[in-house]
Amino acid sequence: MARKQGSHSDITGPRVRDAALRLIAQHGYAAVSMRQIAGEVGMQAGALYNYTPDKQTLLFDLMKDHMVALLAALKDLPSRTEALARLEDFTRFHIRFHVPRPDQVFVSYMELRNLSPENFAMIEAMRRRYEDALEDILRAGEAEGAFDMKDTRVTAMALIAMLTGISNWYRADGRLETETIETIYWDLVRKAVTT
Amino acid sequence: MARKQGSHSDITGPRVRDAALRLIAQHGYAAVSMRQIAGEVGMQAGALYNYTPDKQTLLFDLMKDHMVALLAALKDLPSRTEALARLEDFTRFHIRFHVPRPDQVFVSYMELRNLSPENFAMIEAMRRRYEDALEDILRAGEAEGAFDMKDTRVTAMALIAMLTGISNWYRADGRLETETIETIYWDLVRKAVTT
DNA sequence: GTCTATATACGGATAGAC
DNA sequence: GTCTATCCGTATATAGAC
Repeated sequence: MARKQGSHSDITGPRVRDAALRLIAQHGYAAVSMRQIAGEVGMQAGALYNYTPDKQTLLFDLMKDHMVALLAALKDLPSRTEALARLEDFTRFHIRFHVPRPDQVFVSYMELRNLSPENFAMIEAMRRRYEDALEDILRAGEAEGAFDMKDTRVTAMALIAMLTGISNWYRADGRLETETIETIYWDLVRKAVTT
Repeated sequence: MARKQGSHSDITGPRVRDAALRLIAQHGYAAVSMRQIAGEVGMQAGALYNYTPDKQTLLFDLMKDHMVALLAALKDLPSRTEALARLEDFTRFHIRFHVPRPDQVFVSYMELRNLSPENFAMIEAMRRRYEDALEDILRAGEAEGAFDMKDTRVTAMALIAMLTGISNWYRADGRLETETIETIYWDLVRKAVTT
């Protein structure tokens, strides 16, 4: 069901979201005005409301899209048998998914405070599903006898924080390739949890 | 040189900063107004300007005080000989310092974007000194042959992100004591970097 | 040192013309 | 679908009375 190529709403909607994502990542949701977003796209502020009912929904949609894409990509991971292999897949997947999306990571982890309570609950539930996926792998490894840690839930949170923290220092023009980063972090993760 | 106990500016200044810290941690710098801060303290907005020249300086002072206290406390750590012992001291220190200060951690890591360029550079330099302290320990451990990791600098960043991430899930009324958290994380850190 | 009042600017969101 | 114009609320910061 391809739409007409020339359709404006097909192209302007994404441009609005791209501009909003970039500006919010840089300055923060509360510090960015609808006028700024409109200016970035090259339109007037009033026209934005053809693409979002309000500013809050625009933020929510950005975060929701990120989490939906993350969970969908996670689902496509090959489900290997051994926990160690599954943990390596998860670790490399997390890095490969997040490193090319610094703005989404920034917004998704920094703007939770600015979501309405209902929207927050929805994002939080999706994040929880992601954390649980890692926790499942860790528990499987414990059951196998391959992993050993003091607290499985806390370890899952610790590993995700460590991996997501890459966005604190990573620069696309820096000295490290994504593949190298994967190797460094997988070494840390593996040693931290194995017996 | 003790000042008079009844002096107002000795007591109101800290109250302003406490209120600002709490509100900014909860809602974000850009979302909090000077009127809100004043209301929390029980004064009018104009009176705040007896305690800070402007809102930006108020934010900067909160972050600067946190970093100064962190570096001062770090300096007081006993300097043991073996790298493994020093790493354990650092790990437990980081947790013990940050866990009771969730608002400072939140503000210091989330509001960097809202600092003026000059203020940002000063905070960043202090943060860098803290990261370097950990990196020094890791290098010492490598020289000893006690530690082994793929990239020392990246590992320092990874460990700090993992430890600071405690603030993402820790609740004072939760199931875990600070001592237990230290044990869990020290186990992960030790295994991740030792040979 | 705190108040009230105010200068000045900008915010989100909407109405109606084209 | 986009524009201009505007409603109405709130922002930071300052001035001057007490």
